[in-house]
Amino acid sequence: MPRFSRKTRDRALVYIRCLEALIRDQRHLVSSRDLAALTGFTAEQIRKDISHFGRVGTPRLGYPTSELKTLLENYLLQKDVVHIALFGVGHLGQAILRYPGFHREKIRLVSAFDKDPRKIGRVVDGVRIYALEDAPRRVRRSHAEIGIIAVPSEESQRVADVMVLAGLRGIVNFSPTTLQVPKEVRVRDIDLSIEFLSLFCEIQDMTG
Amino acid sequence: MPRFSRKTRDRALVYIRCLEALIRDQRHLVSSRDLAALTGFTAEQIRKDISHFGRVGTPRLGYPTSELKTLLENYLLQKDVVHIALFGVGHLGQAILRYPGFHREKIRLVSAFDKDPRKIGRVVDGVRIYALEDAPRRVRRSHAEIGIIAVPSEESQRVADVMVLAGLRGIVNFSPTTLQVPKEVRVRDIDLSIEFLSLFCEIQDMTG
DNA sequence: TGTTGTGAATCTCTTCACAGCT
DNA sequence: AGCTGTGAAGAGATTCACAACA
Repeated sequence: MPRFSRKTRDRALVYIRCLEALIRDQRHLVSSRDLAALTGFTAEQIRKDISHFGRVGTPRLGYPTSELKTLLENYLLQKDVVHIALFGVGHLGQAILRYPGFHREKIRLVSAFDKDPRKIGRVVDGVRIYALEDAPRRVRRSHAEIGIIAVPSEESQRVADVMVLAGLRGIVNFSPTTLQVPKEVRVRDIDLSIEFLSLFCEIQDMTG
Repeated sequence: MPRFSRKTRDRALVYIRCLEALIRDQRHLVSSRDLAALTGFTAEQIRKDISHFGRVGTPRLGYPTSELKTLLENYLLQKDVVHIALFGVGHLGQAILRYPGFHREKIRLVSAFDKDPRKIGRVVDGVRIYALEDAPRRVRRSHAEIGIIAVPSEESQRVADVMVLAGLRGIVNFSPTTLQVPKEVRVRDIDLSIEFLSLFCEIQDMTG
């Protein structure tokens, strides 16, 4: 079973998202051009991506939606479900708790942590909030693999240390800081300010 | 003045973020190796990036922090301030309204829109919430360049249409859908589900 | 000595072009 | 006629290696 680059994987997850909508609409076949229109990627890119996973298309007709979805999922989401722990139940954290994303059956937010005693013990959207100190125990018990950092940036490194200690192997970091973690822990940074500024630069460049 | 790739730009924004912290700490010089330790990028990468903007380092010493920051900002954030309009003031929208990101003086959230009559007229963190129908007028008046989509996915395309009509040139899309917009409008997708799943894949790949 | 700046080499990803199939 | 699958070409980004310099 080959490995796929991050870009290929991310695009494949978008294909899965599209395929779910197509299947809901009873569409049994889809061509690479259709998917291009739906996703914004090029048809060649899409064919190349899919060919990495296997030959499932039929010339003249396109790809069978269900089969293609199963194929992609089998490679990418082979195991069961991804278990996620949330750190920081402020405004952003609460928004994440209630986030109605796609593929809910594959993503389960299993526990949340905060240092504010008033929040501890509360249940938001079916998820109980624990004290930060309980994280190592709770994370192990709930088999969480990924943690989300939604705490103020002054505390993000300290929280990241706890996450590493708790055995989490991936971190989605919403704080505007670079975290220092052992290299076997993967970090995905989502810095809204950088998104805004980067997009703004792009727009300026197009004009000037 | 050359154009920079998105990757170079995004890294440069991280350098700026680091430089701000270093300047706060009274550090006047920083080497590419220091920045590598702080950002997680390689030192060579950093030197190459910086060299695209100009020669500002001195061999044996490193880069003067203030000068380097000014240099990068002059290229990337030349103009004044980026004005942002928020669409959808649910949980995620409210979290964004209160988001204390870096570089606040360069990013100004100027107005928010929602369709819920109970929210219209309210002020959250100094930003007034208007009816969606008022968006074209308000966006023009406030000179917003970028819009954020934080509405449920069923409504995201309709809201995107309004944003294009209002003259916004960039969209940060938090809904799990691919938007159909004219090609002169830049879209940045942030799909949390895809982030989680993609990160999970990466972790699985490392093990297996 | 230690660090920048950079051309060359390498690697990775995307696009092209078209054979092959239905 | 129309679409997939793919080798080859092309573009883009990163890493290497080292000259230049304080």
